[in-house]
Amino acid sequence: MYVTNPNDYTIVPEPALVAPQNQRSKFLHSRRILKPGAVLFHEGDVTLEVYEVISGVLRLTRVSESGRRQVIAFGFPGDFVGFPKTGRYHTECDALETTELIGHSVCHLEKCIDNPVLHARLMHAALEEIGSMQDHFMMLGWKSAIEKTASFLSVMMERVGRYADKAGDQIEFSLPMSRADIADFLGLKTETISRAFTQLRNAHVITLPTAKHVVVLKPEALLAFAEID
Amino acid sequence: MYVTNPNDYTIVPEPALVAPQNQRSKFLHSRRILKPGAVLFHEGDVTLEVYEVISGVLRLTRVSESGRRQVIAFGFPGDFVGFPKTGRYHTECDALETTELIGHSVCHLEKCIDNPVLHARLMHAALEEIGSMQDHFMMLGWKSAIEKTASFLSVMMERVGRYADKAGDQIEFSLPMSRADIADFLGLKTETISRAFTQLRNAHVITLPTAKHVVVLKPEALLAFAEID
DNA sequence: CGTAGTTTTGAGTGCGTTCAAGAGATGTGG
DNA sequence: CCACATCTCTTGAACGCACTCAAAACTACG
Repeated sequence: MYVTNPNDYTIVPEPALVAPQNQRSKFLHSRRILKPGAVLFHEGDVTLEVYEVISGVLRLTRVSESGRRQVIAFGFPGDFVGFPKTGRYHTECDALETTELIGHSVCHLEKCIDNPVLHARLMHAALEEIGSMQDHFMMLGWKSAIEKTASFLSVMMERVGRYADKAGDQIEFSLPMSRADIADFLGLKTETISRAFTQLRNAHVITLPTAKHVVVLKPEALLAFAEID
Repeated sequence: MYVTNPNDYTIVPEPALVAPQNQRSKFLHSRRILKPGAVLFHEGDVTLEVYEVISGVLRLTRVSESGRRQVIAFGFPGDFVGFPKTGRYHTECDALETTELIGHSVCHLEKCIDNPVLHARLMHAALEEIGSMQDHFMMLGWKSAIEKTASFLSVMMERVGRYADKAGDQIEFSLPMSRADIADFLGLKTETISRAFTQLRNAHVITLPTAKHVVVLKPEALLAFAEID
Protein backbone atom coordinates (compact mmCIF):
# COMPACT_ATOMS: atom_id res chain seq x y z
CA MET A 1 0.00 0.00 0.00
CA TYR A 2 1.24 3.43 -0.89
CA VAL A 3 1.76 5.97 1.86
CA THR A 4 2.15 9.69 1.45
CA ASN A 5 4.91 11.47 3.29
CA PRO A 6 6.78 14.72 2.83
CA ASN A 7 9.82 12.89 1.47
CA ASP A 8 7.89 11.45 -1.43
CA TYR A 9 8.45 14.46 -3.61
CA THR A 10 11.22 16.94 -4.02
CA ILE A 11 10.84 20.50 -5.14
CA VAL A 12 13.96 21.15 -7.10
CA PRO A 13 14.94 24.75 -6.41
CA GLU A 14 15.16 26.43 -9.74
CA PRO A 15 15.50 30.11 -10.55
CA ALA A 16 12.55 31.48 -12.48
CA LEU A 17 14.89 32.98 -15.04
CA VAL A 18 16.74 30.57 -17.28
CA ALA A 19 17.90 30.70 -20.88
CA PRO A 20 15.50 32.99 -22.75
CA GLN A 21 15.05 30.56 -25.65
CA ASN A 22 13.11 28.27 -23.31
CA GLN A 23 9.61 29.73 -23.35
CA ARG A 24 8.42 27.72 -20.35
CA SER A 25 11.13 29.13 -18.18
CA LYS A 26 10.29 32.75 -18.64
CA PHE A 27 7.70 32.51 -15.89
CA LEU A 28 7.41 30.83 -12.54
CA HIS A 29 7.03 27.10 -12.48
CA SER A 30 8.26 24.28 -10.27
CA ARG A 31 10.17 21.15 -11.15
CA ARG A 32 9.48 18.07 -9.07
CA ILE A 33 10.60 14.49 -8.75
CA LEU A 34 8.09 11.98 -7.39
CA LYS A 35 9.21 8.68 -5.90
CA PRO A 36 7.30 5.51 -6.82
CA GLY A 37 3.98 5.45 -4.98
CA ALA A 38 4.10 9.12 -4.06
CA VAL A 39 0.80 10.99 -4.30
CA LEU A 40 0.86 14.16 -6.41
CA PHE A 41 -2.67 15.24 -5.49
CA HIS A 42 -5.90 13.87 -4.06
CA GLU A 43 -9.43 14.05 -5.41
CA GLY A 44 -11.00 17.24 -4.10
CA ASP A 45 -7.77 19.15 -3.49
CA VAL A 46 -7.81 22.75 -4.66
CA THR A 47 -5.98 22.96 -7.96
CA LEU A 48 -2.98 25.26 -7.79
CA GLU A 49 -0.90 23.70 -10.52
CA VAL A 50 -1.34 21.69 -13.71
CA TYR A 51 1.46 19.22 -14.30
CA GLU A 52 3.47 18.29 -17.34
CA VAL A 53 5.10 14.85 -17.22
CA ILE A 54 8.77 14.90 -18.25
CA SER A 55 9.72 11.31 -17.45
CA GLY A 56 8.19 8.38 -15.58
CA VAL A 57 4.50 7.43 -15.36
CA LEU A 58 1.57 8.81 -13.37
CA ARG A 59 -1.71 7.07 -12.58
CA LEU A 60 -5.03 8.93 -12.30
CA THR A 61 -7.76 7.11 -10.38
CA ARG A 62 -11.22 7.64 -8.99
CA VAL A 63 -12.78 5.49 -6.31
CA SER A 64 -16.53 5.40 -5.69
CA GLU A 65 -18.11 5.13 -2.26
CA SER A 66 -18.93 1.53 -2.99
CA GLY A 67 -15.21 0.92 -3.44
CA ARG A 68 -15.19 0.41 -7.18
CA ARG A 69 -12.03 1.86 -8.66
CA GLN A 70 -11.64 3.32 -12.13
CA VAL A 71 -8.22 4.17 -13.53
CA ILE A 72 -9.03 7.28 -15.59
CA ALA A 73 -5.71 7.52 -17.39
CA PHE A 74 -1.97 7.01 -17.22
CA GLY A 75 0.26 10.05 -17.57
CA PHE A 76 3.27 9.46 -19.81
CA PRO A 77 6.01 11.93 -20.77
CA GLY A 78 4.47 14.77 -22.75
CA ASP A 79 1.07 14.42 -21.08
CA PHE A 80 -0.56 17.10 -18.97
CA VAL A 81 -2.50 16.06 -15.88
CA GLY A 82 -4.56 17.83 -13.24
CA PHE A 83 -7.03 19.89 -15.21
CA PRO A 84 -9.45 21.23 -12.61
CA LYS A 85 -13.23 21.04 -12.48
CA THR A 86 -14.66 23.99 -10.54
CA GLY A 87 -11.20 24.69 -9.17
CA ARG A 88 -10.45 21.24 -7.78
CA TYR A 89 -8.77 18.05 -8.90
CA HIS A 90 -11.33 15.37 -9.55
CA THR A 91 -9.01 12.36 -9.50
CA GLU A 92 -6.29 10.99 -7.31
CA CYS A 93 -2.86 11.07 -8.91
CA ASP A 94 0.17 9.05 -7.88
CA ALA A 95 3.43 7.93 -9.43
CA LEU A 96 3.96 4.37 -10.67
CA GLU A 97 7.70 4.89 -10.91
CA THR A 98 10.12 7.74 -10.30
CA THR A 99 8.54 10.61 -12.18
CA GLU A 100 9.91 14.01 -13.13
CA LEU A 101 7.40 16.76 -13.79
CA ILE A 102 6.88 20.47 -14.16
CA GLY A 103 4.10 22.24 -12.29
CA HIS A 104 2.50 25.18 -14.07
CA SER A 105 0.42 27.62 -12.06
CA VAL A 106 -3.29 27.38 -12.89
CA CYS A 107 -3.32 31.11 -13.54
CA HIS A 108 -1.92 30.21 -16.96
CA LEU A 109 -5.15 28.38 -17.68
CA GLU A 110 -7.21 31.48 -17.07
CA LYS A 111 -4.91 34.25 -18.23
CA CYS A 112 -2.98 34.29 -21.46
CA ILE A 113 -1.44 37.71 -21.07
CA ASP A 114 1.51 36.62 -18.91
CA ASN A 115 2.56 33.74 -21.12
CA PRO A 116 0.55 33.26 -24.32
CA VAL A 117 2.64 30.31 -25.50
CA LEU A 118 2.14 28.28 -22.32
CA HIS A 119 -1.54 29.21 -22.24
CA ALA A 120 -1.95 27.94 -25.79
CA ARG A 121 -0.11 24.71 -24.93
CA LEU A 122 -2.41 24.10 -21.97
CA MET A 123 -5.52 24.81 -24.04
CA HIS A 124 -4.24 22.49 -26.75
CA ALA A 125 -3.54 19.76 -24.19
CA ALA A 126 -7.05 20.09 -22.75
CA LEU A 127 -8.62 19.72 -26.20
CA GLU A 128 -6.40 16.70 -26.95
CA GLU A 129 -7.51 15.21 -23.65
CA ILE A 130 -11.16 15.53 -24.62
CA GLY A 131 -10.46 13.76 -27.90
CA SER A 132 -8.52 10.95 -26.25
CA MET A 133 -11.25 10.38 -23.71
CA GLN A 134 -13.82 10.07 -26.49
CA ASP A 135 -11.64 7.37 -28.04
CA HIS A 136 -11.64 5.61 -24.69
CA PHE A 137 -15.46 5.63 -24.70
CA MET A 138 -15.44 3.40 -27.77
CA MET A 139 -13.16 1.08 -25.84
CA LEU A 140 -15.17 0.86 -22.63
CA GLY A 141 -18.47 0.77 -24.45
CA TRP A 142 -18.14 -1.87 -27.10
CA LYS A 143 -14.87 -3.75 -27.18
CA SER A 144 -14.50 -7.30 -25.90
CA ALA A 145 -11.91 -8.25 -23.30
CA ILE A 146 -9.35 -9.39 -25.89
CA GLU A 147 -9.94 -6.28 -28.00
CA LYS A 148 -9.56 -4.00 -24.99
CA THR A 149 -6.35 -5.69 -23.92
CA ALA A 150 -4.89 -5.66 -27.43
CA SER A 151 -5.88 -2.00 -27.82
CA PHE A 152 -4.15 -1.13 -24.57
CA LEU A 153 -0.98 -2.94 -25.62
CA SER A 154 -1.15 -1.25 -29.04
CA VAL A 155 -1.24 2.18 -27.43
CA MET A 156 1.64 1.25 -25.13
CA MET A 157 3.56 -0.06 -28.11
CA GLU A 158 3.17 3.22 -29.98
CA ARG A 159 3.84 5.46 -26.99
CA VAL A 160 6.75 3.75 -25.24
CA GLY A 161 7.80 0.90 -27.56
CA ARG A 162 11.39 0.37 -28.70
CA TYR A 163 12.58 -1.87 -31.49
CA ALA A 164 13.71 -5.18 -30.07
CA ASP A 165 15.78 -6.23 -33.09
CA LYS A 166 17.68 -4.68 -35.97
CA ALA A 167 15.07 -5.72 -38.53
CA GLY A 168 12.58 -3.56 -36.69
CA ASP A 169 9.69 -6.00 -36.84
CA GLN A 170 9.56 -6.64 -33.11
CA ILE A 171 8.78 -4.03 -30.48
CA GLU A 172 9.37 -4.24 -26.75
CA PHE A 173 8.34 -2.17 -23.77
CA SER A 174 7.85 -2.47 -20.05
CA LEU A 175 4.55 -2.24 -18.21
CA PRO A 176 4.93 0.09 -15.24
CA MET A 177 1.43 -0.71 -14.02
CA SER A 178 0.00 -3.88 -12.44
CA ARG A 179 -2.61 -6.18 -13.98
CA ALA A 180 -5.09 -4.68 -11.52
CA ASP A 181 -4.34 -1.19 -12.87
CA ILE A 182 -4.87 -2.33 -16.46
CA ALA A 183 -8.09 -4.06 -15.43
CA ASP A 184 -9.44 -0.97 -13.68
CA PHE A 185 -8.49 1.12 -16.71
CA LEU A 186 -10.29 -1.16 -19.17
CA GLY A 187 -13.30 -2.03 -17.03
CA LEU A 188 -12.27 -5.67 -16.57
CA LYS A 189 -10.95 -7.95 -13.80
CA THR A 190 -7.31 -8.93 -13.27
CA GLU A 191 -8.06 -12.57 -14.11
CA THR A 192 -9.55 -11.49 -17.43
CA ILE A 193 -6.46 -9.39 -18.26
CA SER A 194 -4.27 -12.37 -17.44
CA ARG A 195 -6.35 -14.67 -19.67
CA ALA A 196 -6.18 -12.15 -22.53
CA PHE A 197 -2.39 -11.95 -22.19
CA THR A 198 -2.22 -15.75 -22.31
CA GLN A 199 -4.45 -15.78 -25.38
CA LEU A 200 -2.16 -13.30 -27.19
CA ARG A 201 0.86 -15.35 -26.07
CA ASN A 202 -0.66 -18.58 -27.41
CA ALA A 203 -1.39 -16.83 -30.71
CA HIS A 204 2.35 -15.94 -30.88
CA VAL A 205 1.50 -12.22 -31.05
CA ILE A 206 3.46 -11.34 -27.90
CA THR A 207 5.86 -12.94 -25.44
CA LEU A 208 6.30 -12.06 -21.79
CA PRO A 209 9.96 -12.45 -20.72
CA THR A 210 8.73 -11.23 -17.34
CA ALA A 211 5.22 -10.30 -16.25
CA LYS A 212 5.99 -6.59 -16.72
CA HIS A 213 8.04 -6.81 -19.90
CA VAL A 214 6.24 -7.24 -23.23
CA VAL A 215 7.77 -8.14 -26.59
CA VAL A 216 5.40 -7.74 -29.52
CA LEU A 217 6.32 -10.38 -32.12
CA LYS A 218 3.68 -9.38 -34.67
CA PRO A 219 2.64 -5.71 -34.35
CA GLU A 220 0.13 -5.98 -37.20
CA ALA A 221 -1.50 -9.01 -35.57
CA LEU A 222 -1.79 -7.05 -32.31
CA LEU A 223 -3.53 -4.20 -34.12
CA ALA A 224 -5.85 -6.73 -35.76
CA PHE A 225 -6.81 -8.15 -32.35
CA ALA A 226 -7.41 -4.58 -31.16
CA GLU A 227 -9.93 -3.96 -33.96
CA ILE A 228 -8.44 -0.50 -34.40
CA ASP A 229 -10.91 1.70 -36.21
CA MET B 1 -32.89 7.71 -41.70
CA TYR B 2 -31.70 11.27 -41.39
CA VAL B 3 -30.70 13.11 -44.53
CA THR B 4 -28.68 16.28 -44.74
CA ASN B 5 -29.84 19.08 -46.99
CA PRO B 6 -29.25 22.81 -47.15
CA ASN B 7 -32.68 23.52 -45.71
CA ASP B 8 -31.94 21.68 -42.48
CA TYR B 9 -30.41 24.68 -40.82
CA THR B 10 -31.02 28.36 -40.98
CA ILE B 11 -28.46 31.04 -40.42
CA VAL B 12 -30.40 33.77 -38.75
CA PRO B 13 -29.00 37.05 -40.03
CA GLU B 14 -27.90 38.99 -37.01
CA PRO B 15 -25.90 42.19 -36.84
CA ALA B 16 -22.60 41.75 -35.05
CA LEU B 17 -23.31 44.74 -32.90
CA VAL B 18 -26.12 44.44 -30.40
CA ALA B 19 -26.78 45.86 -26.97
CA PRO B 20 -23.38 46.40 -25.34
CA GLN B 21 -24.41 44.79 -22.04
CA ASN B 22 -24.44 41.41 -23.80
CA GLN B 23 -20.82 40.34 -23.78
CA ARG B 24 -21.32 37.55 -26.32
CA SER B 25 -22.70 39.96 -28.86
CA LYS B 26 -19.74 42.29 -28.93
CA PHE B 27 -18.03 40.08 -31.48
CA LEU B 28 -19.07 38.09 -34.51
CA HIS B 29 -21.10 34.97 -33.92
CA SER B 30 -23.93 33.21 -35.71
CA ARG B 31 -27.29 32.08 -34.44
CA ARG B 32 -28.76 28.94 -35.99
CA ILE B 33 -31.86 26.81 -35.82
CA LEU B 34 -31.50 23.12 -36.65
CA LYS B 35 -34.49 21.03 -37.68
CA PRO B 36 -34.88 17.54 -36.17
CA GLY B 37 -32.39 15.17 -37.79
CA ALA B 38 -30.27 17.94 -39.29
CA VAL B 39 -26.52 17.40 -39.14
CA LEU B 40 -24.50 20.21 -37.55
CA PHE B 41 -21.10 18.76 -38.43
CA HIS B 42 -19.49 15.49 -39.45
CA GLU B 43 -16.53 13.67 -37.97
CA GLY B 44 -13.39 14.98 -39.67
CA ASP B 45 -14.81 18.34 -40.74
CA VAL B 46 -12.50 21.29 -40.16
CA THR B 47 -13.64 23.08 -37.02
CA LEU B 48 -14.59 26.68 -37.70
CA GLU B 49 -17.05 27.17 -34.87
CA VAL B 50 -17.76 25.84 -31.40
CA TYR B 51 -21.46 25.74 -30.57
CA GLU B 52 -23.45 26.72 -27.54
CA VAL B 53 -26.84 25.04 -27.23
CA ILE B 54 -29.66 27.48 -26.42
CA SER B 55 -32.67 25.17 -26.71
CA GLY B 56 -33.33 21.67 -28.02
CA VAL B 57 -31.02 18.63 -27.89
CA LEU B 58 -27.97 17.59 -29.89
CA ARG B 59 -26.50 14.10 -30.24
CA LEU B 60 -22.76 13.47 -30.62
CA THR B 61 -21.84 10.09 -32.09
CA ARG B 62 -18.86 8.16 -33.35
CA VAL B 63 -19.10 5.11 -35.59
CA SER B 64 -16.25 2.64 -35.98
CA GLU B 65 -15.33 0.92 -39.24
CA SER B 66 -16.88 -2.24 -37.90
CA GLY B 67 -20.15 -0.36 -37.58
CA ARG B 68 -20.27 -0.14 -33.81
CA ARG B 69 -21.79 3.14 -32.74
CA GLN B 70 -21.01 5.05 -29.57
CA VAL B 71 -23.10 8.02 -28.50
CA ILE B 72 -20.44 10.25 -26.90
CA ALA B 73 -22.81 12.75 -25.34
CA PHE B 74 -26.07 14.62 -25.63
CA GLY B 75 -25.95 18.39 -25.88
CA PHE B 76 -28.57 20.14 -23.75
CA PRO B 77 -29.17 23.86 -23.32
CA GLY B 78 -26.11 25.43 -21.72
CA ASP B 79 -23.74 22.80 -23.13
CA PHE B 80 -20.92 23.57 -25.53
CA VAL B 81 -20.19 21.09 -28.32
CA GLY B 82 -17.64 20.80 -31.09
CA PHE B 83 -14.30 21.17 -29.33
CA PRO B 84 -11.72 20.32 -31.98
CA LYS B 85 -8.86 17.83 -31.88
CA THR B 86 -6.04 18.96 -34.14
CA GLY B 87 -8.40 21.41 -35.80
CA ARG B 88 -11.17 18.99 -36.69
CA TYR B 89 -14.41 17.70 -35.18
CA HIS B 90 -14.00 14.15 -33.99
CA THR B 91 -17.67 13.24 -33.69
CA GLU B 92 -20.77 13.51 -35.79
CA CYS B 93 -23.35 15.94 -34.41
CA ASP B 94 -27.03 16.07 -35.28
CA ALA B 95 -30.19 17.45 -33.76
CA LEU B 96 -32.74 15.21 -32.01
CA GLU B 97 -35.34 17.93 -32.07
CA THR B 98 -35.55 21.54 -33.25
CA THR B 99 -32.45 23.09 -31.75
CA GLU B 100 -31.38 26.70 -31.39
CA LEU B 101 -27.67 27.38 -31.03
CA ILE B 102 -24.96 30.00 -31.20
CA GLY B 103 -21.77 29.37 -33.16
CA HIS B 104 -18.62 30.96 -31.77
CA SER B 105 -15.59 31.26 -34.02
CA VAL B 106 -12.77 28.90 -32.95
CA CYS B 107 -10.43 31.87 -32.89
CA HIS B 108 -11.91 32.58 -29.45
CA LEU B 109 -10.44 29.27 -28.29
CA GLU B 110 -6.94 30.30 -29.25
CA LYS B 111 -6.97 34.04 -28.67
CA CYS B 112 -8.31 35.75 -25.59
CA ILE B 113 -7.44 39.28 -26.57
CA ASP B 114 -10.53 39.94 -28.69
CA ASN B 115 -13.02 38.69 -26.15
CA PRO B 116 -11.57 37.59 -22.80
CA VAL B 117 -14.98 36.76 -21.30
CA LEU B 118 -15.99 34.41 -24.12
CA HIS B 119 -12.53 32.86 -24.13
CA ALA B 120 -12.80 32.16 -20.40
CA ARG B 121 -16.28 30.67 -20.86
CA LEU B 122 -15.00 28.32 -23.56
CA MET B 123 -12.01 27.28 -21.46
CA HIS B 124 -14.29 26.69 -18.49
CA ALA B 125 -16.64 24.60 -20.64
CA ALA B 126 -13.75 22.49 -21.92
CA LEU B 127 -12.57 21.77 -18.37
CA GLU B 128 -16.12 20.92 -17.29
CA GLU B 129 -16.35 18.56 -20.24
CA ILE B 130 -13.22 16.71 -19.14
CA GLY B 131 -14.68 16.28 -15.67
CA SER B 132 -18.03 15.05 -16.95
CA MET B 133 -16.36 12.53 -19.24
CA GLN B 134 -14.40 11.16 -16.29
CA ASP B 135 -17.67 10.64 -14.46
CA HIS B 136 -18.93 8.77 -17.50
CA PHE B 137 -15.92 6.44 -17.30
CA MET B 138 -17.14 5.19 -13.91
CA MET B 139 -20.46 4.49 -15.58
CA LEU B 140 -19.19 2.59 -18.61
CA GLY B 141 -16.54 0.78 -16.63
CA TRP B 142 -18.29 -0.69 -13.65
CA LYS B 143 -22.01 -0.10 -13.43
CA SER B 144 -24.56 -2.81 -14.17
CA ALA B 145 -27.32 -2.37 -16.74
CA ILE B 146 -29.90 -1.27 -14.17
CA GLU B 147 -27.41 1.11 -12.51
CA LYS B 148 -26.47 2.65 -15.85
CA THR B 149 -30.08 3.14 -16.84
CA ALA B 150 -31.06 4.61 -13.46
CA SER B 151 -27.99 6.89 -13.59
CA PHE B 152 -28.99 8.12 -17.01
CA LEU B 153 -32.54 8.83 -15.89
CA SER B 154 -31.20 10.57 -12.76
CA VAL B 155 -29.11 12.92 -14.87
CA MET B 156 -32.06 13.60 -17.17
CA MET B 157 -34.23 14.23 -14.12
CA GLU B 158 -31.80 16.82 -12.77
CA ARG B 159 -31.13 18.51 -16.08
CA VAL B 160 -34.56 18.69 -17.71
CA GLY B 161 -37.00 17.49 -15.05
CA ARG B 162 -40.10 19.44 -14.03
CA TYR B 163 -42.27 18.87 -11.00
CA ALA B 164 -45.28 16.78 -11.97
CA ASP B 165 -47.39 17.73 -8.96
CA LYS B 166 -47.79 20.54 -6.46
CA ALA B 167 -46.23 18.53 -3.64
CA GLY B 168 -43.03 18.38 -5.64
CA ASP B 169 -42.25 14.75 -4.94
CA GLN B 170 -42.74 13.59 -8.52
CA ILE B 171 -40.66 14.73 -11.46
CA GLU B 172 -41.45 14.34 -15.14
CA PHE B 173 -39.52 14.86 -18.33
CA SER B 174 -39.52 13.74 -21.95
CA LEU B 175 -36.86 11.62 -23.59
CA PRO B 176 -35.89 13.21 -26.90
CA MET B 177 -33.67 10.24 -27.80
CA SER B 178 -34.58 6.68 -28.78
CA ARG B 179 -33.86 3.53 -26.77
CA ALA B 180 -31.10 2.79 -29.29
CA ASP B 181 -29.47 6.16 -28.53
CA ILE B 182 -29.59 5.50 -24.79
CA ALA B 183 -28.16 2.02 -25.35
CA ASP B 184 -25.29 3.31 -27.49
CA PHE B 185 -24.60 5.97 -24.87
CA LEU B 186 -24.45 3.49 -21.99
CA GLY B 187 -22.71 0.65 -23.82
CA LEU B 188 -25.78 -1.61 -23.77
CA LYS B 189 -28.35 -2.99 -26.23
CA THR B 190 -31.85 -1.61 -26.81
CA GLU B 191 -33.44 -4.76 -25.41
CA THR B 192 -31.46 -4.32 -22.20
CA ILE B 193 -32.58 -0.69 -21.87
CA SER B 194 -36.15 -1.78 -22.36
CA ARG B 195 -35.82 -4.48 -19.69
CA ALA B 196 -34.27 -2.00 -17.25
CA PHE B 197 -37.16 0.44 -17.84
CA THR B 198 -39.62 -2.38 -17.16
CA GLN B 199 -37.73 -3.29 -13.99
CA LEU B 200 -37.92 0.31 -12.71
CA ARG B 201 -41.60 0.41 -13.68
CA ASN B 202 -42.33 -2.81 -11.78
CA ALA B 203 -40.52 -1.39 -8.74
CA HIS B 204 -42.89 1.61 -8.91
CA VAL B 205 -39.94 3.99 -9.26
CA ILE B 206 -41.10 5.38 -12.59
CA THR B 207 -44.09 5.25 -14.91
CA LEU B 208 -44.08 5.64 -18.68
CA PRO B 209 -47.26 7.42 -19.88
CA THR B 210 -45.73 7.09 -23.32
CA ALA B 211 -42.43 5.49 -24.35
CA LYS B 212 -40.74 8.90 -24.49
CA HIS B 213 -42.34 10.47 -21.43
CA VAL B 214 -41.01 9.56 -17.98
CA VAL B 215 -42.58 10.31 -14.61
CA VAL B 216 -40.31 9.63 -11.65
CA LEU B 217 -42.53 8.54 -8.76
CA LYS B 218 -39.70 8.10 -6.25
CA PRO B 219 -36.67 10.27 -7.06
CA GLU B 220 -34.70 8.93 -4.07
CA ALA B 221 -35.35 5.36 -5.12
CA LEU B 222 -34.10 6.19 -8.61
CA LEU B 223 -30.88 7.61 -7.17
CA ALA B 224 -30.53 4.48 -5.04
CA PHE B 225 -30.81 2.27 -8.13
CA ALA B 226 -28.21 4.46 -9.80
CA GLU B 227 -25.69 3.83 -7.00
CA ILE B 228 -24.70 7.49 -7.17
CA ASP B 229 -21.32 7.97 -5.54
C1' DC C 1 14.45 -19.35 3.54
C1' DG C 2 9.90 -17.71 4.78
C1' DT C 3 6.16 -14.50 4.13
C1' DA C 4 3.28 -11.44 1.50
C1' DG C 5 1.76 -9.84 -2.80
C1' DT C 6 1.08 -10.57 -7.75
C1' DT C 7 0.07 -13.32 -11.68
C1' DT C 8 -1.76 -17.38 -13.77
C1' DT C 9 -4.94 -21.21 -14.34
C1' DG C 10 -9.23 -23.85 -13.42
C1' DA C 11 -14.31 -24.67 -12.73
C1' DG C 12 -18.92 -22.95 -12.28
C1' DT C 13 -22.22 -19.10 -12.30
C1' DG C 14 -24.77 -15.04 -13.85
C1' DC C 15 -25.74 -11.02 -16.52
C1' DG C 16 -26.25 -8.99 -20.82
C1' DT C 17 -26.43 -10.42 -25.52
C1' DT C 18 -28.38 -12.75 -29.44
C1' DC C 19 -32.09 -14.40 -31.96
C1' DA C 20 -36.93 -14.27 -32.60
C1' DA C 21 -41.57 -12.73 -32.37
C1' DG C 22 -45.25 -9.75 -31.03
C1' DA C 23 -47.19 -5.14 -29.58
C1' DG C 24 -47.38 -0.35 -30.18
C1' DA C 25 -46.52 3.99 -32.58
C1' DT C 26 -45.95 6.80 -36.74
C1' DG C 27 -46.61 8.17 -41.45
C1' DT C 28 -48.41 7.84 -46.23
C1' DG C 29 -51.61 7.19 -49.89
C1' DG C 30 -56.10 5.90 -51.40
C1' DC D 1 -60.47 8.52 -42.01
C1' DC D 2 -58.80 4.08 -42.40
C1' DA D 3 -55.63 0.39 -44.50
C1' DC D 4 -51.13 -0.65 -44.88
C1' DA D 5 -46.19 -0.32 -44.37
C1' DT D 6 -42.46 0.86 -41.48
C1' DC D 7 -40.18 1.74 -37.46
C1' DT D 8 -39.73 1.54 -32.40
C1' DC D 9 -40.43 -0.68 -28.22
C1' DT D 10 -41.30 -4.74 -25.44
C1' DT D 11 -41.12 -9.56 -24.11
C1' DG D 12 -39.41 -14.38 -24.29
C1' DA D 13 -35.88 -18.17 -24.53
C1' DA D 14 -31.18 -19.79 -25.03
C1' DC D 15 -26.40 -18.79 -25.44
C1' DG D 16 -21.74 -16.98 -24.40
C1' DC D 17 -18.45 -14.00 -22.33
C1' DA D 18 -16.64 -12.09 -18.38
C1' DC D 19 -17.13 -12.56 -13.45
C1' DT D 20 -16.71 -15.11 -9.06
C1' DC D 21 -14.60 -18.24 -6.19
C1' DA D 22 -10.63 -21.07 -5.42
C1' DA D 23 -6.01 -22.64 -5.61
C1' DA D 24 -1.46 -22.99 -7.48
C1' DA D 25 2.80 -20.78 -9.54
C1' DC D 26 5.69 -17.06 -9.56
C1' DT D 27 8.01 -12.74 -7.67
C1' DA D 28 9.78 -9.57 -4.40
C1' DC D 29 11.55 -8.52 -0.08
C1' DG D 30 12.70 -9.22 4.64
